[in-house]
Amino acid sequence: MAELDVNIPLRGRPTISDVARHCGLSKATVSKVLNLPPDQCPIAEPTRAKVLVSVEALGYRPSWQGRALANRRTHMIAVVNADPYGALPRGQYWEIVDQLDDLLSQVGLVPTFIHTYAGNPRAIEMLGDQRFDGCLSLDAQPKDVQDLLRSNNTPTVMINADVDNSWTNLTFDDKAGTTLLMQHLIGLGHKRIAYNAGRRVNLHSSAIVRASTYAQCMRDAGLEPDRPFVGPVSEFIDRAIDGPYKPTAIVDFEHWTAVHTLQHLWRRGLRVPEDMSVTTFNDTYPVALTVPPLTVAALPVKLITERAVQLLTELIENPTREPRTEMMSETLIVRESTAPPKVSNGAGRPG
Amino acid sequence: MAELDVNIPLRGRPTISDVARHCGLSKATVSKVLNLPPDQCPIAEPTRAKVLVSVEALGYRPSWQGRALANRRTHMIAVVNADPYGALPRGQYWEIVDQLDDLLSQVGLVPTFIHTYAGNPRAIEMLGDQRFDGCLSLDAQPKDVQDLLRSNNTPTVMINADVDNSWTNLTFDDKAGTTLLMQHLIGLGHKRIAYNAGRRVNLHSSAIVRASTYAQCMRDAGLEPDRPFVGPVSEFIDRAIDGPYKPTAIVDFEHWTAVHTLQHLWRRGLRVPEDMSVTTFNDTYPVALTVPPLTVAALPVKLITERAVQLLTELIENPTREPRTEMMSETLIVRESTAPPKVSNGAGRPG
DNA sequence: CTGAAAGCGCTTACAG
DNA sequence: CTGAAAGCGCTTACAG
Repeated sequence: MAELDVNIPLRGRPTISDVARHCGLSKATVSKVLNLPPDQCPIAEPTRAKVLVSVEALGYRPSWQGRALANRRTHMIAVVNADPYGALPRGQYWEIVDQLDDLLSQVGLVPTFIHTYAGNPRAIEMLGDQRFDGCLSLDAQPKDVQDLLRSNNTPTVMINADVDNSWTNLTFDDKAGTTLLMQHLIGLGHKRIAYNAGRRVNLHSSAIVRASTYAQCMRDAGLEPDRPFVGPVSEFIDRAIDGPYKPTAIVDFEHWTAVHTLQHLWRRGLRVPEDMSVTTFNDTYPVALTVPPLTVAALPVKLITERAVQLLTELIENPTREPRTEMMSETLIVRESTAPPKVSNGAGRPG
Repeated sequence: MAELDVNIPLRGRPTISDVARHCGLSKATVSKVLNLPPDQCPIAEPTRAKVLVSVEALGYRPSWQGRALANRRTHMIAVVNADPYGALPRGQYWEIVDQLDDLLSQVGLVPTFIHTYAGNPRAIEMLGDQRFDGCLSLDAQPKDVQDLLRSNNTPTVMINADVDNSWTNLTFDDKAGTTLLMQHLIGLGHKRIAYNAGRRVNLHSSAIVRASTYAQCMRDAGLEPDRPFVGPVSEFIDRAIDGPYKPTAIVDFEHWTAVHTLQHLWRRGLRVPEDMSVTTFNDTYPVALTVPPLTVAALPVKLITERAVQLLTELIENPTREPRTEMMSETLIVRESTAPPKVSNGAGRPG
């Protein structure tokens, strides 16, 4: 007999009908006992007890599929990430994901993590098939994903997703964050500060704002910014040490890059912070545990995730709610990777 | 009119009935066109075309909930983690998760990550409600979780989960891995090697095997093992430097601990590897990027995840398949955190 | 080649 | 206080 034969219950498990039959009551009664809080449950106590006995006896557990169909709620939330590098090397993604998991489960929601980068058509498919009660985007999303969420009326909260304000959106104040870092460095006495934009061209507003704010802060302080750099960290460090600009401090776009920076400076024999100050964004593992620990502009992960879950649940309750954009501020955490430049000329030594 | 009123389709979206009505055909026909591969689809080409036009015109996308109920397949896989610290500080969990996501989606499966540590009753609930076609456990699981999976007949593959062989299980050869590390260190000439068991008592077989293999390797080489240590890394380092044993090399139980070790050695003014060699398990971020990069015993993540997905899909196709336990071997990756001990006495300097 | 009907496992007005 | 019936959106023998 075929495995999926129509009359065999799922993996041999009892259904609500089996329970009803077992206790000689109706499915409706069983359903009420199981779903209504005791104080609002119209079922008489002895009847209630009978149901519970049968449930126990059969080891019955309601099928989520049946429930989801009848209720039109799956209690699942898509947490969407578009980064082609996977989740690892990103800004405080890890912490955000962990927090989200916690907070969502407190309100009875389950996150499923979906990667929407190119080459994953199933992601698009899933976002469109009623599987999720809502969506939390941790990234800028491609246009097709945005269109899909929109045409589906999926309650969605975008987190730093670089979208127009027709979406409910949580953004980060990268301008203020970068300024904090720059003021710290300039206050320490640095005159030549280099900015490392990372491995690849990044058109996300965070990338653009951080780079331009860096240059702006330099000019505002009467200093000359370095030429822009995108590429491998080893090249960046070689240029910093051997090139004409001779920075005494570095601002890295992301923690992953900063960790590489520390390693390459070590390879080239420079000490941090004595020979070079290093800073970056996002206070994530292992940024506080490097040698030396890194000074960073940090995201308020707790606030962000709490707010995101709150906005999302509001949107699920009331899908027609006005979209809004809220901005969260970054904070400066000073650690041991920054210090005043050396009193000598302070430049990296050649080769 | 209430949001969940029975005749309002989900979020206003068209159903298969709407499509059928729109093209003047039956639901059965629409369903066939949508689900059967063209070559096995009995529907006449012009009819087919009509259906497709209507689907397009209405923007119809099948409801997964309806499908799941009718098919008894959700195509979702629970990826279960029991670690109370969350996913971050664990052995190559991150890489495993990323790989799993990739591989599962290639076979049309979607992972949902579930934390089963105490205080998360919803996890248990979800594992029991037919939501998942199968389960992948990344950890030792509490007995109630095991019982639930068993009583539910959930096809499950355990990964290093410390279970009896009534389960399909992938284990790691920690004994061989630890031996690799110890032989490397002893071959370098180290006579006093300390083992750091981590922050807390850990009864997982991996922890036990690594600790006992460490001691065994020492004795086999005619060397005296250090006393066992469990606790904060700073204490471990203080003891290593100030205590009587005076190790010249350290084996850390996990990368998180090793990263702390590097930082505390730096704080105490010791150089790695000149004053102290450091090694650990799991080749995960940032272990190759620390200063200096760490020598590790690594897990074959790619093999593990491929095998796990393979075994799981087999189990889903054929739930009565014999359980089996397979062991994967660890490999040694030598980096710059290990070197011969100093020719002098080699002990850490006091205070 | 196409469709009517029953079924998947649940919930929810509604009637009694 | 309890239950019969219809419905959620789909699929699948089966009949024609």
